[in-house]
Amino acid sequence: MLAVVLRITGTVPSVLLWRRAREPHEGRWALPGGRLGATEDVEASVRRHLAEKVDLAEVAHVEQLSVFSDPHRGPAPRRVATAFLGLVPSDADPAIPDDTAWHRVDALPPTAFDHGEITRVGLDRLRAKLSYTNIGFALAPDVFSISELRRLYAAALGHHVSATNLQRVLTRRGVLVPTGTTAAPGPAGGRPAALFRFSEHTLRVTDPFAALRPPSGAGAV
Amino acid sequence: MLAVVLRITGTVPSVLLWRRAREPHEGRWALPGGRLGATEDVEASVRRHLAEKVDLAEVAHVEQLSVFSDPHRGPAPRRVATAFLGLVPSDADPAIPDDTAWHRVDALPPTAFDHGEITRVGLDRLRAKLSYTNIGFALAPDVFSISELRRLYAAALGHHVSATNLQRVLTRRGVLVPTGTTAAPGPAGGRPAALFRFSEHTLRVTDPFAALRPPSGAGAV
DNA sequence: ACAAAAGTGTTCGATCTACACCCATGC
DNA sequence: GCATGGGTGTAGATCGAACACTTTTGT
Repeated sequence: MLAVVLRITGTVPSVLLWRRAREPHEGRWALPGGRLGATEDVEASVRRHLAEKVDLAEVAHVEQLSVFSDPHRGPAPRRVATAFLGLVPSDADPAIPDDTAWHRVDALPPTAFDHGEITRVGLDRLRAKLSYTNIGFALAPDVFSISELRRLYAAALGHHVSATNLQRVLTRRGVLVPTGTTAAPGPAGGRPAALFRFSEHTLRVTDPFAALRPPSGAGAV
Repeated sequence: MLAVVLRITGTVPSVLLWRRAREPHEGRWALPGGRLGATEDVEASVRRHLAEKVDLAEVAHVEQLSVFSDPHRGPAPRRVATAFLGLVPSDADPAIPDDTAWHRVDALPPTAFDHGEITRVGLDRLRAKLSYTNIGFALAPDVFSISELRRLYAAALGHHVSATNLQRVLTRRGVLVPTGTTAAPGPAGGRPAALFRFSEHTLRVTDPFAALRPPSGAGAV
């Protein structure tokens, strides 16, 4: 049970890591996690372990990534880890223990076991889902301006994102809802930004068919 | 370790199931699988167990689905299953043991544990990937006509698929390669069908960005 | 007035669906 | 010839990227 908890910090995503206090891999940074209990499923387990590092109320989305089971991924005894992706909105700044810190994904410290690779898988999943789901709700504050959302998408994706097109794409899909309110301009002036909200806070696929759509007169089987 | 092995039979996908000979759930149909060995990873394990039911050489693609770990998904002791999707081309008809049979997914018999639900997850994964990857290579014979491929896609997706558009979409993406040969017409006549091949036999995402493409002058991070 | 930030209008290209039409074969 | 199955041409719709231009604020 391991969790890749990501949060956009500045222009880059960061991942939550804690410093191992003992062997193996003493002093290296590791993903939060722990063993599966007898009366819980894997998602309940990862949430239980995560609660030791971060306020669970701040984790806006959790989903399963993949199982890592290479017999040589760590020293004996062999461990099978089910990895999860967790997302924390950029405005939340949960209290975390002393041994725990956020690390930019473009400058990871030496990590324990295969946790660097698992982090990469989590980041790839986030990037993919930004394109065809409403997963942005888990990165953004409850209310936000388009330029702020643009910053979050650009940081997560690692490339430039146009505010113009982002707004249009997400609006057309019914993902964004205007609140009717505006933000105060900064000290340098500028037009006040309209504020938006995500229409849903649970994951939904918004662009299901890249191609091979069913015919207009449909009817699923 | 469980495998949802699918194969297109006629106009519907079928899944490989075997009949349990003892309690619990004696007589019900179950997915092939078994326990994880100490010196193998999960994929090697599922392949090892699968080899008891079907010739592995006939399984054209294997990928991880998800972990099923509800403490009440079966009687005690609690079991955690990592489910896989396996695909067998439609022209292969591997020998299978007496206790094993293909079952149409639209008319599943009573299944053991949560195996019906797991089958549904596997089918959904196949359907999704048909749209944005070249995964069709694992359903089709090595060489095939467009109308044959159309039949396979329509069966897997559960809705009508146009041969015209299928050919154009897959050709544009560089997924299909013409062999230059043609098939003999049937007894009723008709123009001989051109035969095609998949350009690759490993999974590749062919339509990566539904939206939010990186800018033209790109550069990944 | 001017700079800064946000938002809108519009063009262009890519891509996919739909449908009419043309081609090759057997009887 | 004509029915049958296969293949191509093309128009229409949708969608998203790019970019110019307008709107609203602060100094």
